[in-house]
Formats: sequence, C-alpha cells, structure tokens
Amino acid sequence: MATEAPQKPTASELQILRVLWARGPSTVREVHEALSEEKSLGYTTVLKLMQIMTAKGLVRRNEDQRAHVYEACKPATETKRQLVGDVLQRVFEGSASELMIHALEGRRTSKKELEELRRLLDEYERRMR
Amino acid sequence: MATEAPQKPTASELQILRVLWARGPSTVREVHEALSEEKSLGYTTVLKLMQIMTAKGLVRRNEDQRAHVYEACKPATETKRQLVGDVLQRVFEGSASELMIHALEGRRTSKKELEELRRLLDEYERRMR
DNA sequence: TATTGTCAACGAATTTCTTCGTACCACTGC
DNA sequence: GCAGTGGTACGAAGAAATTCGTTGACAATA
Repeated sequence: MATEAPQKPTASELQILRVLWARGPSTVREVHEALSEEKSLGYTTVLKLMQIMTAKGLVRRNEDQRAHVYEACKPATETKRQLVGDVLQRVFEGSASELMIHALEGRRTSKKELEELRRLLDEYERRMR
Repeated sequence: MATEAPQKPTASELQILRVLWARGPSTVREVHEALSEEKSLGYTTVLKLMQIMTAKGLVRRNEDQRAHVYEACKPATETKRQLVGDVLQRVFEGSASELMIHALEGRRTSKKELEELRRLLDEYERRMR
C-alpha cells in the first residue's frame, strides 16, 4: 500500500522508533532485544508492529539479508517536532509559553537545564533575525 | 465504578475537557454546540463520550436538573501538566531542552513569545531558590 | 389529553491498537 | 536428505475509541 500521508506513531510504535533512532538500521531481533530491557514483549509482537509500521510508511526495510534491516523513514527530529507540535496545538492552542509552564512545573529542573534553555532562546532569536 | 486511577484523556475527550475548562460547568447540549464550531459530531456521540468520561472519573456531573451539568474533575493545569509530562518522558526522555528545541522549530515564534519564555525562566529560577 | 420536543440510557457497528499463536520458508550441519 | 534454527507472514482475538440509531422518560403546550 505504501501510503504517503505523514502518519503519527502510536505509543508502541514510538518505542520502536526510539530504538531505531538510537541504534540506526536494525533487525527485528535487535529491536526486540533492546526493548526487552525496559518491557517484556514477544518477538512476534515486535515483528508485527514493525510490519505494520512498514505498511504505514513509518519505517522502511532492506530485504537483501534474510533478517530484514529496518530503519526509520523520517529523522528523529522531524517526528519529534510533529509530536510536540501536535500537543502544542491540541492542548495549548499553540502557545509555547503555556507549554513551557506546564513542562517545568511538576518536576525538578536543574540549574544546568535552565541555562541550557536560556541558551536555546538566545540562539533561536539570533537565528531568527 | 468511579475508578480512582488518574486517567489520561483521549484526543476526543480532551476536546470536551477544553470546552468544560473554557465554559465552566455545562450541559451536554452546550458542549455539543461549542464543539460544533470546529467539528461535526452528533449530539449522542458527545453524550456518550461524556458518559464514558464520567465512568472514568474525568468529569463529574450534577443530576439535579433534567439536563445534567458536567464539569471537569481536575483543574486544567493538572491535566495539562500530565499530558505534557507524558510527552516529555515518552519522546524526550525527560529533557525539557529537547522539548523546547522541537517546539520552537517548525513554527514561527513571535518576539513577544520569546520574551515571555525568558520571563518564565527567570520566574521559575527565582521561585526555585 | 394528545402532540411535540428535549434529554439520558442503552447497545451495536466499526475501526484501531496491541498482543501472540501458528504456519511456513531457507539455510546449515550432520 | 532431514532436523534444527532463525527468520518472515498470516490471521485472530481482545480491548479501547469512536460514532450514532433507537428507545423511553418527562415536560411543556396547544
């Protein structure tokens, strides 16, 4: 089918994407092993998910080897931007400040991270000009 | 049933919560009308959703009047914090800076908003001390 | 009192996610 | 050439979301 519309990954699919982003192109077995460290999932479950993701166009695979090698279609950055953009719209009506407020509250944010955030703002502003 | 576990609203449920947050306690009809402006949904669909949300403990209702009056159980802030916290963990492994980067990219952020963001950081830091 | 309109309740149909069991295929080593 | 091993494909089952039609209660009104 190879749909062309940009699909939003589900929670499970995101877990798999994260492994692919971190490891680069990987086989189902490799993904399954990486995921096993945090969650117990059957091998065929991961396989099925990755097949579905292939059909959706979230990942593509190279079938040259017997163990197909999968990789994410889109770079991590793009998908992350899409996901956060979705929440930004659906929950905060597009207000980045509102998003930030709620992201900072309800957790301890280190001094280091605050500085990093300031640096980001500076950089963004500079680039924007 | 009145479950006690903190439930995460689905996309549709969030739409309804947003109406309730904006309007305060409302009847199904009022919510339905408010939603109709952005989306076409049958009255009974909204009713059903709100009944389910009641069962889940996302909203509570006053049945004194024939047209029951619904309101969100949790304040907007708390739910928003939960939703953004979820993305923060699932997508950005808890890094607020990462979240920020991706929130800012892929959209134009006004100078005004950037200032607001800086102000937030200052305030947060001051409060943290 | 008969009619009409407003509402909640119920349940059913459909779709999507998630999870596996089972079957089947190709290669390797005896 | 036959048994394992390690892989994919297929299909099914259950849960959750989403959507709405139908029914029946109640109330206002003509």
